[in-house]
Amino acid sequence: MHLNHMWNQLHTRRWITLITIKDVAQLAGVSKATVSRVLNNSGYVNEATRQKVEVVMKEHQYIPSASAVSLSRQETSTIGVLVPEIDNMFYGDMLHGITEVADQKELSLIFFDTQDNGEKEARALRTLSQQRVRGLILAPAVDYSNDAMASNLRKQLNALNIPLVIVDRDSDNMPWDGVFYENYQSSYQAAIELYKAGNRRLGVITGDLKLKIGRDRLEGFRQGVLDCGLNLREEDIFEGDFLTPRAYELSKAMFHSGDWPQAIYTSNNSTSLGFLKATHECGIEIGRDIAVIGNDRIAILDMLGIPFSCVYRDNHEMGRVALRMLLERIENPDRPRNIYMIPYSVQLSGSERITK
Amino acid sequence: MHLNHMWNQLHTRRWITLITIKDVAQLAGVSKATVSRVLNNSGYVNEATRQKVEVVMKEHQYIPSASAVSLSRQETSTIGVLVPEIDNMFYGDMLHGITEVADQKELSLIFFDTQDNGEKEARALRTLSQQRVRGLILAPAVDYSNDAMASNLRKQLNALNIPLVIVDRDSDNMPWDGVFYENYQSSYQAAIELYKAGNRRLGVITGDLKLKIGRDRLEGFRQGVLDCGLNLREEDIFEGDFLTPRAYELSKAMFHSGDWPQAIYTSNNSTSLGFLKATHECGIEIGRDIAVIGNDRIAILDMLGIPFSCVYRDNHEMGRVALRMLLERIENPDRPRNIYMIPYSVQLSGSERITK
DNA sequence: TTGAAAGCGCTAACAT
DNA sequence: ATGTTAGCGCTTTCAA
Repeated sequence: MHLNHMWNQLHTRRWITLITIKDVAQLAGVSKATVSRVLNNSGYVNEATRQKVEVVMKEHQYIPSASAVSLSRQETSTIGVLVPEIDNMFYGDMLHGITEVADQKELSLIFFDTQDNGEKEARALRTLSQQRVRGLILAPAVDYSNDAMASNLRKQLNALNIPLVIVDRDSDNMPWDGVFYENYQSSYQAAIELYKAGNRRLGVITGDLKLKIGRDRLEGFRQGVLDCGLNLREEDIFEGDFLTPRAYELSKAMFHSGDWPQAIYTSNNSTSLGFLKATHECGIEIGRDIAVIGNDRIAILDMLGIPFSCVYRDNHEMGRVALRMLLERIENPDRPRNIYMIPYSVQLSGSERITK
Repeated sequence: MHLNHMWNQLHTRRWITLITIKDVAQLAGVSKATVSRVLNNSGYVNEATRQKVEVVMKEHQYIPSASAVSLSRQETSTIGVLVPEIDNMFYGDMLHGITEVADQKELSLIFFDTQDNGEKEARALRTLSQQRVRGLILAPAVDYSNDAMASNLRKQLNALNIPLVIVDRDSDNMPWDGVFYENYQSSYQAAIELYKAGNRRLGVITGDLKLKIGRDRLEGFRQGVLDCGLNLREEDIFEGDFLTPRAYELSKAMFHSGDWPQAIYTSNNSTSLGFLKATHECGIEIGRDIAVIGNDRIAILDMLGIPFSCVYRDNHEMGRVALRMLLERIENPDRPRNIYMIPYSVQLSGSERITK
């Protein structure tokens, strides 16, 4: 039997024959059940026996097979994580937060980058389902904003019937737990801060308004402006898409037009970058020619000592909360839907003020 | 039997009873073997039978269990990935590259963030071994530079006996495949570029010299300087650690001293940031008071239109190459050790030049 | 072209 | 305190 193993190994060159529970049992002169008991610290086992078994395990470097355990126990200890683009800092931070609690709970993560693509997302979900993950953390792909896609996704998630928490991108009609950011409130606050800094004509470069997150940020800001007793002119609303190139074009056009708001709210980090690039290129000086407050912190600007005011959230925390929430859902599948709103912080560093 | 399943589900509230191959077989009126055949497109199966089975699978949303398949086939289709800190852009980019080819090869990734901590790394490796991953991509934790740690790691990796490729951080006495960056050559080139730009007194903020990667970059630069007929003064070598705070302190001290090189080579992106922050804070103007060329591209500076010259590598490519190399190793375990050096590129944008 | 049966490595009653 | 046994869901000979 063992020889047979060895032969296979040599023959297929694929198999590093690891020692199995059966081998350990034989070597220690006990039954598999006993080995299993010491392995899992379950049931009764004589101290002497335990020692014996443990010695054998150490000596032969016994490493139990996760597949076998899962199959037998009918449950894995892995969590699936899907993000749209891991090379975006935001998701890197979030993933970091997730790994922190995964590590402490001894969970493994199966990771997918959906590349903002609904089909890859669907495939990934299928795979995750085969893996029988215990739960799922999903930052939906962007075409989630498309109705048909959203409905497909909803169907698929329903069919999967796996404990799930959605992060970052909210949407209507999604019955699952979620961790989102205070988009409306933070944007509202951005308006207030700009007002308090003395600005009276406020404008905004929006995100993708097909996304709820984009609409929320616009509406929060708009309401903030209104509540300051000002009004947000239509021509001071620049409709962007959360991406740098468009924000850059919009800003450039704005500066070329020769007429622009005293202060601008940029809807996310990419938008802020596009805006900053344009100011740079057009010789516009922040604090003199225009004020700005962004959504999302851009750590690198802090590092460089470039003042940039913002409303922002703790991305690590978002990841941590998501996984904790998922674990609670797994513990208690019947509790009602749970939504956690990550609070926002405000960081003022001068760019929200104009001195002319 | 099925009823029994249902009962368990309700009772434990844990089990979403998925349909198994046995159920499919019964429903389709064939044997498990036949279902397996259509599932894997293996062996002979009558077209009519295939249809029948496929219909049942669709209708009942049959999803095979990966654990069962792995256990039976004695092999998984997952790859382990370990990085020291995923919220560092570099590793985010690399992971993205890895996911690209994983996706096209239908491989799943189990992901670990070792937090630059040798113990977490060791634990992760153990887990990965339980998961019986097909192979491993490892960007070693930094305390890898410590001899004892390195030796432990080497032992553990040896014991694991899993196909492996090391990325980013090279070290001596590691017999595994690796994907590294042309540290020496790129640093050499940095010196040349600074010379060509007219600078004659060159300096460097080094990385962690306990790391091979740190020493290589220093030595490459030093040789470049020598080959330009200049010499690198000891006082123009500032010993950093690849992290922003120290680079910042060193730069500040340098500027406060009132005497500094015409041009500086910063050994990685974090170092560059610390340096830039200091120039900013000390009122030093790049191009007038000092020139700089960095190792690593800082995408955000490009976006902002801030000129910053650098030698750099394609991080996505690093990830792609790593996984491809791993797959080759898995195919052919006996081929000799394979090392791939990611080439460097040069991007000049003016900061390497001084106009005084 | 299909089915029966053994086995993958482990767990969990149930016996003893 | 320990062993026996029957699975877990799938693959893969071997027969038919």
